[in-house]
Amino acid sequence: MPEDNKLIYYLNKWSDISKDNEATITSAFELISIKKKKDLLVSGEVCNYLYFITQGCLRSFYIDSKGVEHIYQIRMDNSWISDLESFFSQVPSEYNIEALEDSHLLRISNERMEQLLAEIPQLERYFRILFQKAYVNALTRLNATMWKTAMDRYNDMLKEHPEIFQRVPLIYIASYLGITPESLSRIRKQK
Amino acid sequence: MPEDNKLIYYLNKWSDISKDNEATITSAFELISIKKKKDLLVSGEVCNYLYFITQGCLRSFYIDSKGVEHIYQIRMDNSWISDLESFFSQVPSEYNIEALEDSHLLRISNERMEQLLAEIPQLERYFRILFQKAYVNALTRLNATMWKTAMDRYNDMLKEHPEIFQRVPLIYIASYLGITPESLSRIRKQK
DNA sequence: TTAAACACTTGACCTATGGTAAGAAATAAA
DNA sequence: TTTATTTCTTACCATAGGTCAAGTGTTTAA
Repeated sequence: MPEDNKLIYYLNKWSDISKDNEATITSAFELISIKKKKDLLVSGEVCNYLYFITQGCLRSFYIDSKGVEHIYQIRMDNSWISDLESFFSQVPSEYNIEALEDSHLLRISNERMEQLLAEIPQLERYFRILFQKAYVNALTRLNATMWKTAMDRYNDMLKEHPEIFQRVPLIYIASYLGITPESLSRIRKQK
Repeated sequence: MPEDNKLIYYLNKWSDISKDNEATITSAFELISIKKKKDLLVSGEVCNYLYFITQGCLRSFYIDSKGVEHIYQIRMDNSWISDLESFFSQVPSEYNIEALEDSHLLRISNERMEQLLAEIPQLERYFRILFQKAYVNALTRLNATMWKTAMDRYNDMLKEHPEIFQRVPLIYIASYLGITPESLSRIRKQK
């Protein structure tokens, strides 16, 4: 399936895009490639694009005052990545986004995105549902972080996202789970 | 300001509701009152309504297998409360929502909500932005829970939401912060 | 093909926070 | 006003997970 079609396929899962609008949407996105370890976004810059990953794997993280990286997201094929705050408000980002594999992305600029959302209510609907689900997921993850043990979170992740363990180094998974690599190593040993 | 107008005022902050649509929206919501300590939602039920708090204070929480309550949200005047997953998917909720003060709410049913969203793209836009911001906030809160100390989180909350400390018992604030009431008490003593 | 960088593990020790229990203070109910 | 309930504090001990340091594999790049 060509990259554009994957995007349209996913939009249609939650919304209902007409053929005319499919063409408009498709032409608003630009296909780009990024090599492993290269940055899509660097802290301090405005995040000018919203990205749909057609193939690959990326992480978003921020660097604290001690220079330690903390990972917010690990995203793979057929999902979105950006700094939403920076993208929609056009303010400098505090995050970095980096490719963990050679990746193919479809990107749309803030300006074009705002036009499309105003023009195509069905797209607005898609993103309303997307963010609604993302919010519910974030609250679930928050709760797990607050009240479950690191081992439970590790096991949940292993069950729910086994593919991540095939493609992403454990040091990144540890950070995503909110623990140190040393702790993750001990947890894995215990099993 | 009457309750309906407060709702419209907030919708117009992020979207642009026409006079005709204002009337349609207003008539879709029903004004209800709830007494302190009464439940708006009980775990196991489907969350049939989305609520806009015009006045008052509520909490949403879930009860774990040991019978301990964990608070997700504390919400006051001019904000929304619901279990979004249950409300939009019409599946039984795992949460409870309880009034911490006598409160006034505007509520809308799932059925009416879906109609309105389909009918009024500007409303869809409002909720797209609402959920987008809620998602960004949830990620920020997640990160703080993972990587900041409980004392830092307490101080941040004191600075950002001082009104909550005037209106909500510390035991609930502790749970919201992801710590026990005992820990919160120690933190407050140290200052 | 060798060196450098990265990924992962292990051990010893430390600290923030949890668990339990009990009492004081404040608030609500009778 | 008295009693009951809820909220908050304190003390003591337990523990999950962090920190630091060192060592072993395993990629990556020169």
